[in-house]
Amino acid sequence: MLLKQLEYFVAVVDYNSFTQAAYESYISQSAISQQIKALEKNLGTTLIVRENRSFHLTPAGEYFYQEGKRLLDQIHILEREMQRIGVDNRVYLRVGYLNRYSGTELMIPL
Amino acid sequence: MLLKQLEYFVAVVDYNSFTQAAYESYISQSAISQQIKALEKNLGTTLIVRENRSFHLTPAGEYFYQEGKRLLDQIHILEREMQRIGVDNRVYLRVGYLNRYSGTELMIPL
DNA sequence: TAAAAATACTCCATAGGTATTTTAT
DNA sequence: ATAAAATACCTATGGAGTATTTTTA
Repeated sequence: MLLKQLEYFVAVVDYNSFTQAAYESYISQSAISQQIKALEKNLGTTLIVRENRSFHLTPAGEYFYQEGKRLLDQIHILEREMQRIGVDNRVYLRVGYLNRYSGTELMIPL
Repeated sequence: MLLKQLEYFVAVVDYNSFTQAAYESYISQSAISQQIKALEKNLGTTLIVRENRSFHLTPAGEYFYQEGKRLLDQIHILEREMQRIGVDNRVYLRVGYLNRYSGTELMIPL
């Protein structure tokens, strides 16, 4: 499965239209159609039931949409985080301590 | 970012070797080298510090490895789940009920 | 001198484009 | 007549291979 195919699929569902999804994804309607078909073939499942002039999702499609969107979000967050690290060149470390902590390791030397 | 690049990167770290990772990924050492480089370029960060004849990860590389591996696992699980749905043609629904439930909706009619 | 990664180059698979067809408003 | 998706066909980008170079143990 290609990440782009997942993005296209989510776009198709979000815009409820192949044509609109293509426009928003900066590719042609033909390309979207081809990649959704390729995705279904790779997954071994039909995701979208094409009807008359619109369509609806299969149960597998609904499931894939929800999980896929969640994963995509996480991936995009990771990518942005990496970009930031690339500029900052540092990884933030969250530091916490216990309220009742009574050690001396965290004391500021006088 | 390509999913394959993430897979290659994880393999390189897991095997601590470009050559071994290539072997395990059924591609050439050259391809692994190229794709890791492309990945670093796309992310805008160096992931691996090449030394003498081995290498180690940058902080960004460590972070990307951990998060990336987690995401890869989730993606593979989703892919397998979709395969299964493709064969079964059904999505399982987990049903639970409260111990103290006292309604009648779940009763079996006599 | 052996072993690992990088590089040069080449090739081809496939993502994506244009044009057209199909189908239902 | 229009609008949306599918299809046919073609192009070209880039993923991957072979061969070679570089570098250090």
